[in-house]
Amino acid sequence: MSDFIGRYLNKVDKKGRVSVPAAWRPKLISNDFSGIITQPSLSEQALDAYPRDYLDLLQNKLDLNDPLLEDNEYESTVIFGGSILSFDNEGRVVLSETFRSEMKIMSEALFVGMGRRFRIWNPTIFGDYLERAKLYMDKRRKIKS
Amino acid sequence: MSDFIGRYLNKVDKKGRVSVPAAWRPKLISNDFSGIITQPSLSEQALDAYPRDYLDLLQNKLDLNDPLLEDNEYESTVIFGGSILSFDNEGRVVLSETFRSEMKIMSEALFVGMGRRFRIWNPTIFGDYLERAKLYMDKRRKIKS
DNA sequence: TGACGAACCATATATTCCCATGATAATACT
DNA sequence: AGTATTATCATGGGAATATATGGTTCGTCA
Repeated sequence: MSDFIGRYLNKVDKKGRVSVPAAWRPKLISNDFSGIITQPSLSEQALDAYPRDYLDLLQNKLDLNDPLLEDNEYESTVIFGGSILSFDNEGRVVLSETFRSEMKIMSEALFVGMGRRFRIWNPTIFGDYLERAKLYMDKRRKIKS
Repeated sequence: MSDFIGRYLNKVDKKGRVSVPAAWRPKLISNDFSGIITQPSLSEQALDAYPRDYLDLLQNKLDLNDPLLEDNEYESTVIFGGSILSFDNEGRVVLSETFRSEMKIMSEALFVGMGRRFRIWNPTIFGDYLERAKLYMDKRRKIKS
């Protein structure tokens, strides 16, 4: 059901390699592809990441919005700036120089589960985001009650 | 209905391991996962904990919304970006160093039932909380009458 | 041939598994 | 009822395993 849960802080080596949390790997491995799809988040300074399957979900949503969006190619979604990162034998992916500088991910990368997908953050930037998220949740909780 | 009732004071060993009360374990065991989901409480210096099933409930709710919606991001992050602790063969979980220092949970952990979920406290901090709660209830009772 | 990425290998560390103990509670038996 | 036996739990420690991480080699292609 919810595949990506939890938070994992891993190191990025000088080649840009970083281990994807072992607990998540099985959900990212299939016959035709083992790895992740990433693209810069639309709203935050972080990398959105998900399994290939998730693209189907997105595609369906997009189709509902605009039935004329005919080209049901995975690539059409990925084209928005995403990349396909495949695992090496140890379950790592390499984050491109572009991604790393854009997301300020230097020596450490924080993997944060979001249920059906996850994000990769600079740990400090995530800290700020979490503060905001908590405030939001707390405010909403109080309004509801 | 009310799965988690009562209070249990257990020891935390030097590896950070602590027994989850045996009476609660059956409610935390399912086919695909045995353990608990935890996250720092939004309001108290304690760990909120609940069964994995609870997440599925939330996921269903989230799925009704647009995955690209910003509200969803905050929620997903707070809910799924906590941590996932699985039982060892003896029914223990390990509390990370981060959690323990943040919640001041050193040698002892107090499990407090809250119905559908429970909390893990430093016993002393819980004592204070209980005092405050009692005062609050008492004051409210007097105002009403 | 040199730059680059991919595959391969090595290893410290963290995590999980497994077994042992003592304590307490539940049960059985005479 | 009183005592012996068994079962359940919390707890501790060590061994075995998995994982994260860093480095080296190999191949490919410009």
